[in-house]
Amino acid sequence: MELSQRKEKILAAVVEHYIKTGEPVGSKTLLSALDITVSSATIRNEMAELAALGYLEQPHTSAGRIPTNEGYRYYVDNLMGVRPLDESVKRRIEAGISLKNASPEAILAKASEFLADMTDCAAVSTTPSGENATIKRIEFVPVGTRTGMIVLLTSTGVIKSKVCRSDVDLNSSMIEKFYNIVKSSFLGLPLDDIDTATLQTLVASMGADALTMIPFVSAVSELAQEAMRTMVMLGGQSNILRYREDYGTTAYELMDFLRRGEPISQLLANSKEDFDVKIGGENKFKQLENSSVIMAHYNIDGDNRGSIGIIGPTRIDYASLIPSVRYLTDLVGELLTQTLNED
Amino acid sequence: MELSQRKEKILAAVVEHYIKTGEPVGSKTLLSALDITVSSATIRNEMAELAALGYLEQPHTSAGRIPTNEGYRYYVDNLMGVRPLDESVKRRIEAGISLKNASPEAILAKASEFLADMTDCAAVSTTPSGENATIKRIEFVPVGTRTGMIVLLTSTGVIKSKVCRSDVDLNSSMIEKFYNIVKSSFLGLPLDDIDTATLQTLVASMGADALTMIPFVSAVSELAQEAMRTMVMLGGQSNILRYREDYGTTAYELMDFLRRGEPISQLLANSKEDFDVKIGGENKFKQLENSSVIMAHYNIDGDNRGSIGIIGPTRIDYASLIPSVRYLTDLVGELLTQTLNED
DNA sequence: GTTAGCACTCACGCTAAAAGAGTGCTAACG
DNA sequence: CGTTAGCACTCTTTTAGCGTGAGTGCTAAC
Repeated sequence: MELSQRKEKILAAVVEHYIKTGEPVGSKTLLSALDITVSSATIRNEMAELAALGYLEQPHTSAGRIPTNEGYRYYVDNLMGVRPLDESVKRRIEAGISLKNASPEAILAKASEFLADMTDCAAVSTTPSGENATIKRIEFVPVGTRTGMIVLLTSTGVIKSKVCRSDVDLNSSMIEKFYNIVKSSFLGLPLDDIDTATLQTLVASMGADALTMIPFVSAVSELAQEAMRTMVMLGGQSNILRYREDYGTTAYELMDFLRRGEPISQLLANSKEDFDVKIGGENKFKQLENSSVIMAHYNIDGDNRGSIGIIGPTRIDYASLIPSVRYLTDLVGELLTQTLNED
Repeated sequence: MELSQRKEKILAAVVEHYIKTGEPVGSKTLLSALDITVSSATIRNEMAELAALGYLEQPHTSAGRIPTNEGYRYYVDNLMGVRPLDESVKRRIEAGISLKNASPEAILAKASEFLADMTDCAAVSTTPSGENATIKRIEFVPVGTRTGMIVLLTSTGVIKSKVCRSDVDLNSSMIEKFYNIVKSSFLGLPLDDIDTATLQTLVASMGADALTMIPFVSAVSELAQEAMRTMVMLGGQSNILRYREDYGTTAYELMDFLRRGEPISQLLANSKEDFDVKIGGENKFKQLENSSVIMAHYNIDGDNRGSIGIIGPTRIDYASLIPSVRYLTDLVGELLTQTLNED
């Protein structure tokens, strides 16, 4: 649907004014905000048409207009000025997420926290997907007479460790056997190839050693599962209270939604574009029907590996937050790539 | 201050009714809730005296009474029936926190989450203090030509690991040197002995090797710091919205308070008793002035090592939640002790 | 197509009145 | 003297009424 230039100007002004104030905006207010030499009546006519087209709505008959989700969508797609990010903001973001010698998890946790503070929204991020990751290294460290620690390192730089317990006293031949199994069956293996089926054939092939090795082998498998699971890092839940009225009764549902990692990682993984904006009910989660999500995906070594996003009310400041989220996400990608390739 | 038996009955009834409904309770309501054969006028007289003593107050002249913080305090200390926990509740708690083969962190995170769900409050827990912990084991695992992973295990079962980078290519003699340093200077050392002063003397004593060893040694020190830092596990922030009206304007402050770990760990560490209840402003944090905290401390091998607590409105259901928190905390202590001693 | 003008709608704020809940006090009672 | 019935009193809450103002939609003229 194409709009006349004047309609676009008006729509943009309504959206921007409503984002700023949270109040319905009327024709006279627009008149002064707009550098257009028409009367308020004309604006009223235009607004009536915009309402008929579904871009604006009235809370009640004698109030100003507020944007519908479609209105926001049109604004984001066509009207929003994509001004480049201010240098000072860039600097601030760079400073905000710089962490030396940190694990991917720590970097992303920091990014969520920082993004939340910067945007006054709730922020989420997912750790790099383990989809294409392989097992880079497995180490066994004896700890007690029957316990040892298994450490697993993936090609994506994720470290997972676990204490595991043997049914019999440890001895050096067992450990040697374990390393043999590791070398022959685990090293270099994609994480998602380690399912129960593979494990069973592996255990079967071990013959007499199977009994003593099972705890170790299954520990490795658990670690692989853990390393593969994308974690969701959360920040700024308290910011939901900041826009409480905008969320209405869904505020609680929203908070509750945030604490469950699974749906969030679905939400973030759902879009394949470089970045994505979901306005109100555009995403399938009814807990988010009064919220908008701005998300971007970061790349590691050129591969799309995870996402960072913010969740705010539908009247979120798209124009200035979208570039920030994108910039920060790109930066995180670079940071992770760099951390990973520092051999 | 001793109260007559009848006053105590009335106070208890007011507290319990207000906890249940959140509405000020009047003399007639009490009459039916109480199995006392007196008139409402008598109750009014008693309530007036209780108000004069500071245990009750009126939101306004013609409303019923609500408990003051002192009222809650008297109730918790003297009136609250300490009925033993229901078997089914015990069962539920046991099921809720059972995790096999889990790290202390995971157990405590799960405990917070579960406790929050069970009590409809925000729940917090702290990981075992590293105060008396020593370094049990340090392992170096080469990963790349110049990077290696250092793994540290403490006597309290905490595992911390970190990838660290050398300035020169790794070789076996360096690794051997590192293990020598570890053996002579780190193993068995209390975590809190590892400060910058010790490190400097250590580095100084290394002579020519100092330059190449510094990254590793300082990585160990960072890991020790990390292992010593008590972490705060959070659960159920969304439950704050559940009692929003009770928190009043402090709801946001409360949420914001929760996300900072430091003050919470102070709050929890502050009490030396086995368990503790802080009502309203009894704790020093003004963000909690409309909240009550129920906390208990868990022991590992008989030592007080950490805490678990819930934070709710002052009209929290003390009688039924206190035993739950205590039971769960004891259980977590047992679980951690057991996990730790399973050599 | 634009604009001035005007009637109309509806939320909002204010006031007044009525309802309701609950108290405190007084006087009588056992 | 503690207890109780009765009642006046206080203060919140609810309801209704009414003007005000913001903002619209429509019509007729430009």
